[in-house]
Amino acid sequence: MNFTLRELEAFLGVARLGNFTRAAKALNMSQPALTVRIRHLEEALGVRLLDRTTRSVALTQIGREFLPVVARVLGEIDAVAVNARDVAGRRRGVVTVAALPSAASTLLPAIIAAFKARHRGIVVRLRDGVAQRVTALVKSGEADFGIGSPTKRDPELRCSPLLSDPMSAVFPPGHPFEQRAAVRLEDLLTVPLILMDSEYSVRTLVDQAFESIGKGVAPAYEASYVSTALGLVKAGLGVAVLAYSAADEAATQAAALRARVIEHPMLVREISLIESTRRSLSPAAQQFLEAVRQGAPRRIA
Amino acid sequence: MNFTLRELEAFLGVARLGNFTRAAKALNMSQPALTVRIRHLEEALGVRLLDRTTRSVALTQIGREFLPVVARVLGEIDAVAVNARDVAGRRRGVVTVAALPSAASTLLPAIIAAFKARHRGIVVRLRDGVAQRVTALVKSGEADFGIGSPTKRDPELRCSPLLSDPMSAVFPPGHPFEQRAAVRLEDLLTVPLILMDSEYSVRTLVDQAFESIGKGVAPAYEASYVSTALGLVKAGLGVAVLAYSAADEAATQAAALRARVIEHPMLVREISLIESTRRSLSPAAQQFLEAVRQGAPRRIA
DNA sequence: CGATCTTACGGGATTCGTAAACATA
DNA sequence: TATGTTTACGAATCCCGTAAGATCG
Repeated sequence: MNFTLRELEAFLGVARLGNFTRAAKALNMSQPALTVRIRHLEEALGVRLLDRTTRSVALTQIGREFLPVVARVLGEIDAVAVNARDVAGRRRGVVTVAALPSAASTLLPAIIAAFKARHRGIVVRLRDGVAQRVTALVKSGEADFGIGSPTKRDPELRCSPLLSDPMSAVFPPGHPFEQRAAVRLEDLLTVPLILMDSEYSVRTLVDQAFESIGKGVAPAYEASYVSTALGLVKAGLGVAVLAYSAADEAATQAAALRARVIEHPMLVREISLIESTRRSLSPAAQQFLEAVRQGAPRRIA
Repeated sequence: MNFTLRELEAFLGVARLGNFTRAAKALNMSQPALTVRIRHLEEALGVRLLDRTTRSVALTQIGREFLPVVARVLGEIDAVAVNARDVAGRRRGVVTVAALPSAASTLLPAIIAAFKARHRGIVVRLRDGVAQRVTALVKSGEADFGIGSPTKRDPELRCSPLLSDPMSAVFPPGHPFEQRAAVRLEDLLTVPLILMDSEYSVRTLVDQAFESIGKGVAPAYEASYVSTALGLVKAGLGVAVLAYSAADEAATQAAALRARVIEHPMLVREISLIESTRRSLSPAAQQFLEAVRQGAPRRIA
């Protein structure tokens, strides 16, 4: 295959315009250069494609056979190129993002909605999972990037801080905590505690915080689902400690509950953007990642 | 579309072999040159197609989309090139030849049969017609070349002598002409003549020959079909003057008639190969034309 | 340290455009 | 003679291969 796409284009041009001179103009080149180009194609193929006379140019029998094939192939290649430009120009693409359930349910919906409105051709797919699953999805390539817990020194992953998600205390209306702007860790020792079970990474933060002040954790209840914890709070059985974004406004308001941030340096969940160091981001993914960076507040609540 | 087929091939090679070094070997080029080639393709498309690490090369999401398209397009182009080489190598093709009925019925069948045996991939199509129609078919391009009467100075046609087809006298067995090896023009004045009508170009030859010796033509019968003329001869109504190849052996033998060549310089029908000066011959047509040249005797009878 | 990709650079091939020659109606 | 193609040739560009550099496991 010793010929070029430009030569095929030249053949197509001459065949369609029926004339070297006009085709040369259409191809933005001099007419002698076009002659040479066509000749090279004919030599490469070993067949004469055009019959030249001074008055007109006609396709040979073989040229007639090739014309539709060449036209179709060039059309396909052009479609590929246009496609590529769309992808490069972020007019088209698919982005798959893996996110923690809290981010997936509270932070991302608004960002995705705004992004889709601005980028009609880009499809955003969302996969949620706990921290470990997020990193796995990014490493395997199933997700373009992730929103999860920063990992320490995995060479395959590059983490950058996205936001800080503080723990919050959730309680029913009329509870004494409602008078305060914020709750301190020590305050939690005075009330029955409703905590998530140890499957949740946030539970680890709570345990470690209590440990740092020399107190053991004695939850009145352990919940496996946020909705359960909120139900217990609503029944007046205690105060729940949840990531703020997990006990987001919608949930607390729907359950007619109140939430206050717990002010303690260890009771903050750091959430990171997680990218693969092995793969590069598609233009669409770059664009969406930037939208996430812009759309996420530094700190929730 | 500012990239080349070689670049697409390079992408395909790297994608399939998963490695620049191996792909470079497969493509018969140095590895740095391959790097540059791929980079140029990526820049032309505006998208990154491959993710390089020191240990391996992986397709990006876009690269995965493009791979099957590129593979298919290159396959089609390769098929085009192979096709062209087949045509150039005369392994495939279609030849259409226009011929006078006499040539079509006597000379060509054997030539075509031998040619098709040697060139299985080449299809020979035959169109017959009177001299004027043969030239028209060649001029219009419906036939690749023709076998007919030479035309004087039609700039669109180039004629080259193929064979000489003498006039012959056809008579029933036992006729006095049977004793002779040949018949002279003057002998024809002594018998009732059966001639073809003036639609036939051979009739012109007969008329002109008689005119040259100062005699008018007085046919006893005029026929519009050769079979009619032969029927008249068989009935003993006269001597027919026909082109030898028109009154070929098969016809005369089937009708149990005898034929003798008429020896006269004007009573020879020249049959030419007729090519267009406007179009070039396809390789298959060249091959078949050569077969006709080789297969035709200089002179019939 | 070894395998692999990228950058740098000089030399050679390709290809272009201008100008002139050639062909045909 | 007018229109259109081919040939000739100097110049610019492109592209390759070698050698050296950089990166990662």
